Amino acid sequence: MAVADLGSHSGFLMRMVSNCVSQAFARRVGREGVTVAEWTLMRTLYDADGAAPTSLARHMGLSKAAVSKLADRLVSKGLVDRRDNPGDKRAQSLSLTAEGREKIPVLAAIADANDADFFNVLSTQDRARLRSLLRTLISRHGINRIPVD
Amino acid sequence: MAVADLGSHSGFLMRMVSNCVSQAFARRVGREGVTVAEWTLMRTLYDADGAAPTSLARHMGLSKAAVSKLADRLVSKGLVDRRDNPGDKRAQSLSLTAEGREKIPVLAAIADANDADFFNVLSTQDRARLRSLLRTLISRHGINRIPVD
DNA sequence: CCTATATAGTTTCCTAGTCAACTATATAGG
DNA sequence: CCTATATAGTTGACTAGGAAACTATATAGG
Repeated sequence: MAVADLGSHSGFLMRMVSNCVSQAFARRVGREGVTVAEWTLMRTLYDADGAAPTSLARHMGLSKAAVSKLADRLVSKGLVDRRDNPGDKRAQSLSLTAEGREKIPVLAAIADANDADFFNVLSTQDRARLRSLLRTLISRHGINRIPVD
Repeated sequence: MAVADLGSHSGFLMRMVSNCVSQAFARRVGREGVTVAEWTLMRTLYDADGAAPTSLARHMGLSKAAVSKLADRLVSKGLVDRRDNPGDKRAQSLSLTAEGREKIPVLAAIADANDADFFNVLSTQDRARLRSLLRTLISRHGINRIPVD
């Protein structure tokens, strides 16, 4: 039975590249006292202020347990505000604090720079192709359903 | 200041896709009692029998601590054999046991199927393009230096 | 109404990584 | 030689996430 090379699997290559980009990003953003998951949650809240943890979990591809702990950390850092939902006593509403909101452009600039550093070894056309292929995979597999809230 | 959308960063898209493929693969391979990292180490040993943990760590992009623990697990599962290197009392040599070696084709078939399931929503040409782009990124960034041993 | 069941979040336990400190061995230079 | 330093691997403290059990609240059906 032929055993295919590890490198012949796109999934494997993807994981190598993804880990590498994310590690580089983690280092940079870590200097701002934030992790990659924290940035992702913050950036999501920036566009979806007041979203519920469950919706964020779906959107980010995390378990609700993970979001619960993530929110704890962000609240204790003073970047996110957690309020009870008056209409439903089970539910919460997360939003950025003023401090959190101020950090967004700074972190976004770091994200831009990190992406540029890593992907600018490709031509403009190839970068566009790559993004397009990734978006196709994402939509075909129903990853990242929109947080409807 | 304009704040770019999360989805405009290739690194972010990459992470979403990569997590999704890896999670699917983890589920499948988990039924065989093996994790993704364990499979990767086993598959690497399949081509590099007797490699040293440090070299595997470099190759797999893990810390030597991680490989040490990973090897512990594989040894206790009876899939990997850990021997002292007679020439250098600090060094070890890892290799697949007969049982580990037998599992390789089974796991490889699972890896093939997983990759196919996920990436076959792309045309043959697009899949080739994607692999090629990923390989370019990998080589340009010097990820995954060969385990020379 | 009141009970069934569903839903929102939290908590606990587990796995799997990192980093830094440590042990043991090898090697290079005075 | 013998000490300096480098290298191989392990260990411990810590972080982050998942799954399942749990608490509290909401809602649907009899």
